[in-house]
Amino acid sequence: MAETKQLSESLEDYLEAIYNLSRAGKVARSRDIAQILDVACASVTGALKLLSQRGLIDYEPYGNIYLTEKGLQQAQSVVRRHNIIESFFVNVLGVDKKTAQQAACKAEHALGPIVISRLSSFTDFSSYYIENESDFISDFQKYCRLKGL
Amino acid sequence: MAETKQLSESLEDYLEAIYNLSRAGKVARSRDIAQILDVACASVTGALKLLSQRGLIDYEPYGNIYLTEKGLQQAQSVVRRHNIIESFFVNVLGVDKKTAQQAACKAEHALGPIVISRLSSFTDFSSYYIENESDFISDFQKYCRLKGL
DNA sequence: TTGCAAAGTTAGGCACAGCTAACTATATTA
DNA sequence: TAATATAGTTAGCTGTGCCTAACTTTGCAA
Repeated sequence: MAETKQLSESLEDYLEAIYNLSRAGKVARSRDIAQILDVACASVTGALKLLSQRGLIDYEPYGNIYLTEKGLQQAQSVVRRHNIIESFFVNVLGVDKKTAQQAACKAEHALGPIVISRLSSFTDFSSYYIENESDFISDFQKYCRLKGL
Repeated sequence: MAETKQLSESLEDYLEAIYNLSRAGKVARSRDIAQILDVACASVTGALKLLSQRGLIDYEPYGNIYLTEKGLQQAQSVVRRHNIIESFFVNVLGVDKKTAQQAACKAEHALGPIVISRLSSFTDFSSYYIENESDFISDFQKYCRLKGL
């Protein structure tokens, strides 16, 4: 039941979707997950079985879907990575929210702990630096405009 | 022959490996590609057939492997993305070369043109800014040390 | 020049992740 | 409460990308 193997990108996406639905107050349902991930319902069922086998969700056919403690932790880890990346894209690079969101969905599977931790620090540092030293991000935005980006 | 479909991550990796071997002066050989990508030779053969079908390499069984003009362009596009990402990780975030290299290999498939272009600009801007205004990257490195990163 | 080791290929298999079509369970509402 | 629409599942197929084992080709050395 409690297989502790690295999750595939795909299964991380399912876990993330379930987490986000739960957070939104809703009970996660196959239909909603399918819609979020843009896949067929049948594909969701397959993924739910795998997540259940790994002990990350509680799931019976036709029943409600709940994250287990272990599933919650893994989901939070994915979401944390996602947020760090998205925040960097938006707040430092000045990328629009939607593009940043999409890019973060992909990149969250690609970046390991060292890079994630640095990225997080860099975004934090930026706000700190701007308040206390110099507004290099405004300067960067000006630089982008100058280059027509 | 000249199928113009998006390359999979895997095929982009093979193309990149062939490009890097060619640049290193060597003729790309299956064995070397297998070693770089950490896969079996049989897997390389399969990939070479696909790249050949798409008109990206010139390839006959047991023969030498050469990038076509089209293949060269696609390879350069991948390598360019890779370099932008790696350079940002090393020069801005201060991540060690090896970790940066590995992370860039993954991220190069995940980041689209908008983010890549901003990232490139940000790294350029950083060097410019440091020379002319303020050394915020040194300050960032200090900040990391302070936080024990 | 032949004969063996290394390189490369082929065949066949597996896991993953998606799909459609057909079926079953659940929920709504007339 | 019975009929029906919606949600969810199952079965079976596809494509990708890897593997091993067995084979072929190539190139080098005796």
